[in-house]
Amino acid sequence: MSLGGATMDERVPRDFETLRATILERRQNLPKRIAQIAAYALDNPDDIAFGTAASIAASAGVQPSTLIRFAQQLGFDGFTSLQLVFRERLRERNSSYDERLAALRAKAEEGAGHRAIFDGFVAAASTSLNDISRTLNEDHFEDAIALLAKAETIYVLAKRRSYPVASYIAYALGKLKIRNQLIESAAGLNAEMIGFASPRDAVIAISFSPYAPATIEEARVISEQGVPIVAITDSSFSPLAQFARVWFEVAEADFAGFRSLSATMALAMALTVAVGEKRRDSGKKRKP
Amino acid sequence: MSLGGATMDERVPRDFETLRATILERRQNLPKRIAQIAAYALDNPDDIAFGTAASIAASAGVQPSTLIRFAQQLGFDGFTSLQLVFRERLRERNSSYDERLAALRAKAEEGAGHRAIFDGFVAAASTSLNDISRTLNEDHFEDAIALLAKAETIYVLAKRRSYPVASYIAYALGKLKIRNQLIESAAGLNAEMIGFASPRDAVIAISFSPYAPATIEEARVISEQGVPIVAITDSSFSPLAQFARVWFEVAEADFAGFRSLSATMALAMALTVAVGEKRRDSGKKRKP
DNA sequence: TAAAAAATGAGACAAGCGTTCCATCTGCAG
DNA sequence: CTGCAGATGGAACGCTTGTCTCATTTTTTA
Repeated sequence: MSLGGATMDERVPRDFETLRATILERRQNLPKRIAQIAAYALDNPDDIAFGTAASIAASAGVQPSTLIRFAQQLGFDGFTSLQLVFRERLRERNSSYDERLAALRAKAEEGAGHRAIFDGFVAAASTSLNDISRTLNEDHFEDAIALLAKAETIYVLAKRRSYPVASYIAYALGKLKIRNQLIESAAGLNAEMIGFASPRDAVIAISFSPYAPATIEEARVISEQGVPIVAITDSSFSPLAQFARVWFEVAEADFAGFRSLSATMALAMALTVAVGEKRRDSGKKRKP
Repeated sequence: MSLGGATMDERVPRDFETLRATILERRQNLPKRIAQIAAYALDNPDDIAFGTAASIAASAGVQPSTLIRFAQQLGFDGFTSLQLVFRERLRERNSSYDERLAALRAKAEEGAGHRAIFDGFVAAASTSLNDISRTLNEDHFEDAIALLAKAETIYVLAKRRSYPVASYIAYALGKLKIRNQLIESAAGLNAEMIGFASPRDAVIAISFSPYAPATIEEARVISEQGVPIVAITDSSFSPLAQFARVWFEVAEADFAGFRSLSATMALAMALTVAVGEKRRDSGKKRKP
């Protein structure tokens, strides 16, 4: 007699995901009552973690002994061992979002290989999103939308690190059929392009420390022409802020010297789409 | 005598945070052994949730009966009731992040003003980051890094929606002093640029459904020249995948028709920085 | 359809549980 | 030092637990 299947313990699922996969895989071949528990277990993992064999069996509509057979079928030596997996899952997932993030960041900072680099960037992006979600000034946001919605042409101004955001804004504005002009650094025709802007237009300018001198200079010129500027930058002391009608302070976390763009991207997209929506609405109102 | 404090049950902490506050508040006035458990409970809440009175008492270095007196002192009628609070905490915190996200998304989708748009983009970005963090294939990641690290020139290929990512990669590679060539759509000289690529180079190609035909075509040509391609795309059925030596499947959530770029950005940055690091390391090894 | 095998239900049982009780210890006031 | 009240340790108790066993039902096979 003694212990049953002492040599098979290698195949016992130790973590919840493996267990879950195993159950799904075998689901077809399981006896009716056992399958009933299998379904219940995947649907109510918390109940399995906390309940007693009797209470779980009652909830699932079976006998306690069936529960044990279910566990044994999966390779565990009893219900208790199976339950441990469900509890471990809660322990791990328990860590709140912030704690998980801290773990990612810690792992990234102790520099364990390439995966750590990836984790670092994910953590930086998540942190930035979390921050902006908390700190976004809604009044500024509404002001910026109103300002951009009535512009004839929206000029998008950004260099270097911020340029990807600008290019996505330009892409999205184009998709929404909103006239826009991306001011690129390449061709050297920026001065002329800027010259076309009038007070009936508007500018989205993006720059983070260290501020690209060209962006600042162009923002200065264009604001002197009376064109309202919406600025996305990283501090209220930013040189961009002084030229801007509305500005957003976005604190992007960085990793390995590269700043995340996730918060800026989210803000930029929200601005763009909100402007598109506002235009559609006021278009309707004008011609009802 | 009968039951103690049958009329006081209104003051029993029902949620973990209240309980925690109560404990911290009374900490000074508690007897030694009870304070010992109080400290243990706040330090190891998971153990309280899952353990038995005996096991917890042993871990905390007290008698089981003390544990019960601790519970009663807080107004519970026994250890079991106290334990329920610790279990409830696990249940709630477990899903809090996903629920918060779902709430954000729900609010965004029922369209409550401009703030909802912003929340929607933040939620989409968070979801994408979460997904990629779980599903990234580490072997592919290492392969891609190895492949890119030994390339003479890294060509970066992306159009339209994916172009912002490409431009950030190019920016970062430049910062890291890694020779690279961004294949832009503007000038119409792409065919010639691509012609320069040799099997000693490598390509990072990014495209999501609907795949920009130009990107696919250029990827095809360049792969026929024997240049290895690392692809970032959204499905293993993507036309990009068939030309690629290594490919990543990135599931970006979208909002209002615009896909988040946060996961792709994080992956792109991680790749870039990891390649930079790998080059530094092997450079050291070559000339020690 | 009959026989064999598998699945199921229900009760029995020992182990371990939370709880209670009481003797002992500790710290303090008189 | 004595007396006392609260705090503590440890054993005992009743109950619930997970598990096992076995009779019964259902399904499969011949």
